[in-house]
Amino acid sequence: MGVYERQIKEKEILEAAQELFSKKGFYLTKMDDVAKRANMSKGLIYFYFKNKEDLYMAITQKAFEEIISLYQKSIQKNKAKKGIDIVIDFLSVFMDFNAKNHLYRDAIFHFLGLMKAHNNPKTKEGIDPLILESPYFQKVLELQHEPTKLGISMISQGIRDGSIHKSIEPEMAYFTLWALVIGFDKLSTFGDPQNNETLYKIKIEDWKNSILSLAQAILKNEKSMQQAFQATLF
Amino acid sequence: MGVYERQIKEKEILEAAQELFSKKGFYLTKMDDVAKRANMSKGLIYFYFKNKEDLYMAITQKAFEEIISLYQKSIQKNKAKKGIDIVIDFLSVFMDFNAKNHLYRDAIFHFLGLMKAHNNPKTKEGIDPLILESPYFQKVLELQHEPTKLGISMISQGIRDGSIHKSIEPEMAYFTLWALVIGFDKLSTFGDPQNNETLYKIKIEDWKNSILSLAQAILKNEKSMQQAFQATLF
Amino acid sequence: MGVYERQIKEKEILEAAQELFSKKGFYLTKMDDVAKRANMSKGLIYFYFKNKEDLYMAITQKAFEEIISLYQKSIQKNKAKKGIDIVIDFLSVFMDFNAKNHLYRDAIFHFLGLMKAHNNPKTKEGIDPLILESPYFQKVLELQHEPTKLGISMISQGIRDGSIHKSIEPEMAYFTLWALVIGFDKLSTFGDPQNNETLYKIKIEDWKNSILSLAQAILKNEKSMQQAFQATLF
Amino acid sequence: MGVYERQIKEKEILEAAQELFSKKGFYLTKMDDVAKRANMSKGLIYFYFKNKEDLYMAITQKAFEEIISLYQKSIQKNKAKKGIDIVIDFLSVFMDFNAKNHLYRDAIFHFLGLMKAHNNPKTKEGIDPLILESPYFQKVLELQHEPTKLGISMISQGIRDGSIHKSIEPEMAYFTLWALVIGFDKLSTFGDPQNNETLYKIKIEDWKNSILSLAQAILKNEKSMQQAFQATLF
DNA sequence: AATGAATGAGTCTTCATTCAT
DNA sequence: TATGAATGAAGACTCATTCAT
Repeated sequence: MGVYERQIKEKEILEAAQELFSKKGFYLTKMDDVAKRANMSKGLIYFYFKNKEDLYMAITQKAFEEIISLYQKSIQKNKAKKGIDIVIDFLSVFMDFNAKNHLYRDAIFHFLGLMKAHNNPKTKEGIDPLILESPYFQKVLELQHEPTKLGISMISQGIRDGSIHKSIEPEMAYFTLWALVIGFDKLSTFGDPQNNETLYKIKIEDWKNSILSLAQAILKNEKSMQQAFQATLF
Repeated sequence: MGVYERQIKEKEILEAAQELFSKKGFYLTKMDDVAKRANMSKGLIYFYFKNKEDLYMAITQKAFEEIISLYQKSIQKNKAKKGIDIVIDFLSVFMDFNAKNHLYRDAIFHFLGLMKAHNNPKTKEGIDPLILESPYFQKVLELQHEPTKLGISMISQGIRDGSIHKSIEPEMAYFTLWALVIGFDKLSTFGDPQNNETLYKIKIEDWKNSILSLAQAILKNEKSMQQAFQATLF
Repeated sequence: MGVYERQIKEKEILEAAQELFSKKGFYLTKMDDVAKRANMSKGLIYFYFKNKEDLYMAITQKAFEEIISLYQKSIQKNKAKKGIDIVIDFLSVFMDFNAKNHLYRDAIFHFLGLMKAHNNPKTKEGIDPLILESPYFQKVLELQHEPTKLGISMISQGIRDGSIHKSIEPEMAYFTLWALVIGFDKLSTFGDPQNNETLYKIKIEDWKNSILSLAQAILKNEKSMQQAFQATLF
Repeated sequence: MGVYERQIKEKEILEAAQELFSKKGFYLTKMDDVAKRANMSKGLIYFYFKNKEDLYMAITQKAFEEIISLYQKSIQKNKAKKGIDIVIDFLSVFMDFNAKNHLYRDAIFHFLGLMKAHNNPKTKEGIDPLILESPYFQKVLELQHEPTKLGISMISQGIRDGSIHKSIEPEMAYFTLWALVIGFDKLSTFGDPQNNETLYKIKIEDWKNSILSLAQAILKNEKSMQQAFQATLF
């Protein structure tokens, strides 16, 4: 069995695990269920992945790779466009990414939380050693900053090409826009699928467009926005 | 033992549970630990709370009561002020609430997720019956919309008193601002406490003020913002 | 439940475990079986003992305590007698101890093997951490040298009171006699219980007495024996 | 593939298994490890050996063959010498055999224990069928008494040639001397390799020589020893 | 009310063994 | 012969919950 076949098997397992983690969460998902869903024996899961945590970290890696890949594709696709358009596309891509695969979103946030604990000597001990020992964890360590870097660099590019106002501070703007989009994702989750994906009276789709327009206004930093950002430039 | 003593005991248990759920999460917190932290026997915990889920739902209720109470205090405190000021104070209060007690924040979001599953016949079955049977769950059902209602009504009040632009759609604005603030909370969590609570180069405190300024600009709906919101008014 | 009841329970568990370990060995004994034999639930075993290794170390402690106690009783009983008589009684006691409870004998040897690995930096890593973490392990660490000390000191006493030849080197003699007795135990195990406990044509009981006579001759160090020991005095 | 190649493969497997069983014991050695150490696939191990127990019984056979071969070589080498010298050489050879390969020693004792269980209808059922089914088990059945026979016959020869005292009972003397040497082996194991292979204050090498001198005195049955053995002659 | 010993279903994980290739 | 992926029974251990006192 070559590398290719191995990757196929791993993919089958990961897909089964993703479905279940996604539906029931890490703790309520049983390795037995993963095996059943993947149509293989429990032992085989352990042949390909060291343990449940390893499996989750493998998914985390895929999550990071996916969003990075989506950003890179966006850059490719929008080569001819201005920085602001790429940033707005990033936001749109990120919204769709979140909406489409909540598990990936959760895995990314879980990892960021892990990093916080990891960087604090007091809490570092508390991290499950199985996570730290996972080879996938190591790989994610290398990937973790890539999405942020790409986002910030696209804002910088927009400033250089004039499409984003020069008074904008790239990092601050990045985090503000991503906060907006993350909050949107969090709240839109509660939209009612039985009722045309509506939250209270708001259609999620409309709301998404509104958010993107707002982001554009912020980046262009028209009068009103200057005020908002002047307070925090440093 | 009277009602008063009962409340004291329940409070002791809830405080112990909150500390532990907050630090380690629901699944990694053991009833044994809760009992130990509360300085009482495990049996007594079960005398006051039906089960672990019931305990969590009691905390969820406290979370909703707390944020509602904070909003009401804000209204009292700002009686003389304009609607926009109350809304901005709400946002600030909510940010502090999130930052101070992540467990409450998580409990509220957990409940909203529960509601979504509850409203969908396909997923309703999947909800842990222990949750549905909790008397606290019933109480939270009644409280759940209160914070949203208060937020939206304050925006409406602001529109009536002219402090918020009349073109603003209260619900849309509410969700957008709350999304912004929720995303801020989510991301600010990853700030480095070892380094003056800084995220990349941004001081969390500065960022918070920036977010509030931005919120104000949005509510005043100056030129640039109109564009953003026109697209979504309906 | 007081300390006393706790000890009763622990004793019940230890007795069940001893029976099984004794019959099937450590690896073939299942915690389920121990629970069943002790007429209690598996969980309760773990309430009293941290894990299987801990249980085994508790037995090891009892083994050391038992042989030490037997030696002490021998000393009490033979207060009026000469050193050589106590030493011979020690040997007899030790033979009976081995014969009666092979598990205790094995536990003691297992522990000595553990100590060897423990004292060698190269092999220390290889020791099961569950063993090292057992509180019983710690206690045995303190007891381990006691039987040897008692044996050697009784030989010294015999030399002082003239019942053991003054040319005898206590440590060398101790180890030689114990070797003899340990080997006897090892081989006598293979005696045929179907055939009057006979090994080939030898009755175990007779052989035991022969061994004790030999030990006496050695300690008295008559002419022939001097030769044997002169080579090794140092 | 001819018989020769087959033997080579089997030898490779046995050597790998011996190393591992020796270091970690039967239960802690995994078939995976054996395969890896032998540089072949797990499947191939099972092609040459029926199962793990079969592998162990093959080693047991080698152990018996080895000690028998050593005794035979000793006989050859000492053809011109007296019976007592051969017996002493046997003891020396056995001590070195034990010291050099603990696994072989353990395998032999394990087999003797097996025989005891095998000869007792009550315990016969308890023996792992995989052991009884091993073809190597059958072969060892035939070899098992050979070392004892050789030892006893050499003592008899010594008595006939006058080098061993005529009052000596060969079987009793054999078991007593072997007991001494087995006990020596067991205890010397605990010598400290970090400290010049010393047990308490005794150098193992010196002790070994002392043991051999003692054996000689016993076999010559000088005055003091007569007493020891008279009691048990029967 | 209060205790904490007792329960046992449930979970992760291991590993000897098999089998398709 | 040779491989190593695949199996699944088995086992150590956990922990929410109960209940006798």
